Amino acid sequence: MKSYHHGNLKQELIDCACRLCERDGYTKLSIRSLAKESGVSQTAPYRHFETKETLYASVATEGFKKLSIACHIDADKKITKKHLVEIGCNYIEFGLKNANTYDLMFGTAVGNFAEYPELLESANSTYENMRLSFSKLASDSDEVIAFKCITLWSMVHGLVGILRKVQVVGDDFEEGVGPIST
Amino acid sequence: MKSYHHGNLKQELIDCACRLCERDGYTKLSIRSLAKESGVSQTAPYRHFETKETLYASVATEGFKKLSIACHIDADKKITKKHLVEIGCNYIEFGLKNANTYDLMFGTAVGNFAEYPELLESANSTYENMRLSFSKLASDSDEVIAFKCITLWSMVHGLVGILRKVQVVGDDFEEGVGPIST
DNA sequence: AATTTAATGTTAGCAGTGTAAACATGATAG
DNA sequence: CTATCATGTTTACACTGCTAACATTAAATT
Repeated sequence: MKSYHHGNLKQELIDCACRLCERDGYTKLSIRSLAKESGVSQTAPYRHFETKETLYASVATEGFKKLSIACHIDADKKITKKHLVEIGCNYIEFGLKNANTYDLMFGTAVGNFAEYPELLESANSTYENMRLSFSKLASDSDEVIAFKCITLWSMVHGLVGILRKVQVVGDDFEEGVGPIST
Repeated sequence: MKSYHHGNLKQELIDCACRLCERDGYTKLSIRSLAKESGVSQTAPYRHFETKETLYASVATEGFKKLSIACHIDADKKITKKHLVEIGCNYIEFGLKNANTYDLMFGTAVGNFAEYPELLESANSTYENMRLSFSKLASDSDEVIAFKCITLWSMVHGLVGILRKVQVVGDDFEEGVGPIST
């Protein structure tokens, strides 16, 4: 016998949304179908998400958390160049294997991150992690490190975008050929 | 007195869609509003666009054409490193000033470019132009040139994505500081 | 412990959407 | 001149985001 109150609806909706977003792309996601999937009335989600964009923001937040984990390097160990390359590869792998979520994270679905503090936090923390790993290798000034970090981030972020769209490099990436070879 | 047949509906729809896509983002675009804006019945666009994604593809195609133009360097003149930087800057400028269109071009709105020959053509031609400009500067093998080109493209493409989302580099880019300084 | 209040759920309904089907009009090919 | 075909319209359906009014239960206050 089901109780009137679900108990953990918000999290279940987010989990479900993450799954569906990744499977079909965020444009195919509807609040109604989400509600149905969670066995709850059409408009129940509105008690937890003011608007659809708020839901998107939650999914994107989860995405950044996962990306952070994928790119995490144990803070204790000494970091080598090889580690950096590993981070880059993990980043690219994440982007390619979670293309739809990645699109939600970096596209225009969520207009302004600042309107969603958790999202802003998780996105910034992703960058901060990368910067931190980087700073352990290089002995440059903070400013230079930031620039190098942004440069690398742009590289991998760019690669994700390009690799998804245009078949210019074939499968060579997998084998580690070219500028990003290990 | 208006004639029954519009005469040039398809192009007008595309132009209008480009405008609205860039202004409000492609998610806000509706076929109906587009039809209304062109003073034509709700379903008239379906005579020219099988589905909404087909319309998206047309807008994206226009986007790539514009991007190509923005990144074009006169083929006759000799190309220097400075020209390359200029191309890169123009690319980034295009991406930032046409964020919504850019998102449509590189996001998941159009699932598979191969289903839309014109789109595929214009996207590939954009890359081909960049590669050509690049090949005039470097004296590497075709393979190496392709890789260098992809690397640069990833850089600028990545920067566009990053700069739009996270305020990590402030406005320094404008002043030409850092790795992409002129 | 009883009662008020706030959180969370439901139902009904509006305006807008993508898209299909049947029909109307007019340009063009025979 | 007529038949055909491209292009436009009307109508209709199932779906969407979202709001408002109401129901139920958990939590807070007395």
